[in-house]
Amino acid sequence: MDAHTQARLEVHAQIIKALAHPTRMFIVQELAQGERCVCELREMIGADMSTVSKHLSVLKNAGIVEDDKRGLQVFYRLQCPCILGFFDCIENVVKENAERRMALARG
Amino acid sequence: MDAHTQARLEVHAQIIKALAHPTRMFIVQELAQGERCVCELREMIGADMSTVSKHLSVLKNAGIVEDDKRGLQVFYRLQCPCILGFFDCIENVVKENAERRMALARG
DNA sequence: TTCCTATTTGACATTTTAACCAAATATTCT
DNA sequence: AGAATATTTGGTTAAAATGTCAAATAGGAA
Repeated sequence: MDAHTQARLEVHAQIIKALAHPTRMFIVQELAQGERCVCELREMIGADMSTVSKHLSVLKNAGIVEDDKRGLQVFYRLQCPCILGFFDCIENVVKENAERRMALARG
Repeated sequence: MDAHTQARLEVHAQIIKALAHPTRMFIVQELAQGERCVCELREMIGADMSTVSKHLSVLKNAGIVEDDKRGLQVFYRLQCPCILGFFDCIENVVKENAERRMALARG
């Protein structure tokens, strides 16, 4: 694998990695409904404000969300809604995994 | 966030996480062309056989690939080709990130 | 200016991942 | 059975991700 391919893969993996956390997936799905400020997300997630803030910064660095400060609050929204397309596929993988396990259990 | 949502998100994150590594993304893209045995992948990736094998087992546990032993070799192939749809979106995120950085640099 | 609120950042402890080597397993060939 | 090959598994170690607390920053109100 040449250096160029390697570099490209690392950039791409960085973006997928940004999504690869339950809390961050929740945030993305929530932002699909519209923008939310950090405190709203904190409330729904039920974690430390600093924890939520860091998750948001991971998503922002990856270019998945963008932020917008208005007054005291910072509002976040999806920058690349195409990400939402991932969830259908994942749902499908989960379903197939379940079916496979059922089939195995049956023998 | 209720326990059910939490559990569902963890399962989903596990699948995305399985994809979130340069080597594993390479494997998925390579398998898009057709099945490959471990030694072929090892050759292309240029890492230890055991390293490649472990990456494959991560993908397999997630339900992204399936394997098929024939003789001495084990062949892997995509189990959920819908995963390939991710790459276009990621490519798009990368492109937009680049444009944004350009715009910032220009001022 | 001083206080209050929303958010980010830094430091630290803990957990999870990743890579390599060596050893174990499984299959074919002689 | 014994040798050779392909793959997986276990042990170990280094690196990265996560969460929490405390402190810093920034905007708005008194």
